[in-house]
Amino acid sequence: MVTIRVLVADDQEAAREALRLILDGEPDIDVIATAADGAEAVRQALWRRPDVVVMDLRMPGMDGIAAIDRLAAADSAPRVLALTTFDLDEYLFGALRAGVAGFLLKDSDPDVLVTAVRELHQGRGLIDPQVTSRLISRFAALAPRPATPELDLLTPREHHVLRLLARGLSNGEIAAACTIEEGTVKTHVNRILTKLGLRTRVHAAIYAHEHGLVARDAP
Amino acid sequence: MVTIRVLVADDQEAAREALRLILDGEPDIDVIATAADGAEAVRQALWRRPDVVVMDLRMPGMDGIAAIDRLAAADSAPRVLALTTFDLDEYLFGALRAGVAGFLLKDSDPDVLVTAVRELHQGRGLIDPQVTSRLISRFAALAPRPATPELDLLTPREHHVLRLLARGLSNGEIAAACTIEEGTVKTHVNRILTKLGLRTRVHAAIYAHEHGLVARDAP
DNA sequence: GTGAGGATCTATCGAAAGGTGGACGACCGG
DNA sequence: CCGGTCGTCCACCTTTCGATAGATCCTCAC
Repeated sequence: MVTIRVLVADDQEAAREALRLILDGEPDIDVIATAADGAEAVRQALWRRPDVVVMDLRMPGMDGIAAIDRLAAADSAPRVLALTTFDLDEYLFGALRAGVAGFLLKDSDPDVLVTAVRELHQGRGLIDPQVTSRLISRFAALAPRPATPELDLLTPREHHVLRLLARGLSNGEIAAACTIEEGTVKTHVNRILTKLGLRTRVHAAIYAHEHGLVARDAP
Repeated sequence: MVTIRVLVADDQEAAREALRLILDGEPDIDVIATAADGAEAVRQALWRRPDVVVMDLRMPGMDGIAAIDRLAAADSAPRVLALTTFDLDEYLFGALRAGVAGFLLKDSDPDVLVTAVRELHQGRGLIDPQVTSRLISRFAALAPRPATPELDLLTPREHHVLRLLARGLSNGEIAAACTIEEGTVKTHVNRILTKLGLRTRVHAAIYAHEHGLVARDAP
């Protein structure tokens, strides 16, 4: 059996000890260190190399989300389980964006916490059921629209032009990229607008982004 | 104790019966109907009004995702738990976009399934830990960037103009909306571009969208 | 008070973007 | 073979955009 090396970060001593007790009570989990703020958590994590970091999001000084950002930047970053008392969108989405692997509210059962640590160690993730619905609806609002019938009307050339346009290239730059004349690009753009029922290139750019035609840069 | 009324939709009879056995074995769960394809699932759901629909995503005819779309459009829509054998992004993200409340792979433990049904009935959600990591990283790529320092440089007027611009309005339309002259709008746009370090209004529109300044239409 | 700085507004001019018409070759069914 | 359709290309002309200079008003420190 492999022991899971865990770092616990929480600014309240009582919470820290409670977490340590719960986790150390498991035969396969070993709390190797604790931290009382974000900066210390980052230092400890980089030095002790835990498998999993259990991190309170609300801490003085560097808060949990900033700490997670730092950890994610490191190579061989540990998997982070975010813990919070307060069920705020800001915490949830901030933590997810920063790259946590799990998110639990502090009113969870101790055995849920233990399960979460094991799941994270296995490379899986866990989101508190209480916040999952909100995550899903936010995700649904953000996710690219499925391919629409209109998109199939575009010829390959027009598709290509649309992708370049959506990255902010001018007609001249698109022309250079395709080694054609600018006048030709204008025709393509015009046909794109007509086929998609749009009015300006700005609409086309937004359309392309909302349909996932343009890969977003890494955060 | 309230009994949870469940509809099971799966094209394979064996799977249907297995699910029924598992769920009906619970005292608080009552499988009130089954369906063998998406269309039937929608009919049954609209007629029998289950609390929870357990739906296989891969079915002949109308598939699960299309069925979920239909169900979500209905009022007092049931909570849908998506089930799938195949762990494909297409299924996962498609189902989430369509509005499921839970997503499980079919190799899950029966008691996980039962727990999921109960969670959904309580208004919560459940995502299979095996796919949670992928959901999080996709979400992180999609989520708006946090407010950057540059955004604070914009005056209220410029903010307003930026939001209108990002919705595809021309300078003239923005001018009309603000009851100012078009020439003025051009100045605002210019200062926006300068402050944000962008070159054209297309860049500004993309920037605004990526930073969540523009609310997206409902899917 | 007064002058500095910022926010808002306006006007002008060269540079892009957008609308239109048409040329050329590829492909397909008669 | 040939007329039709489609994709790609180019040039002309009008509208819109983007950069720049300057005007007005407000606030706040001195």
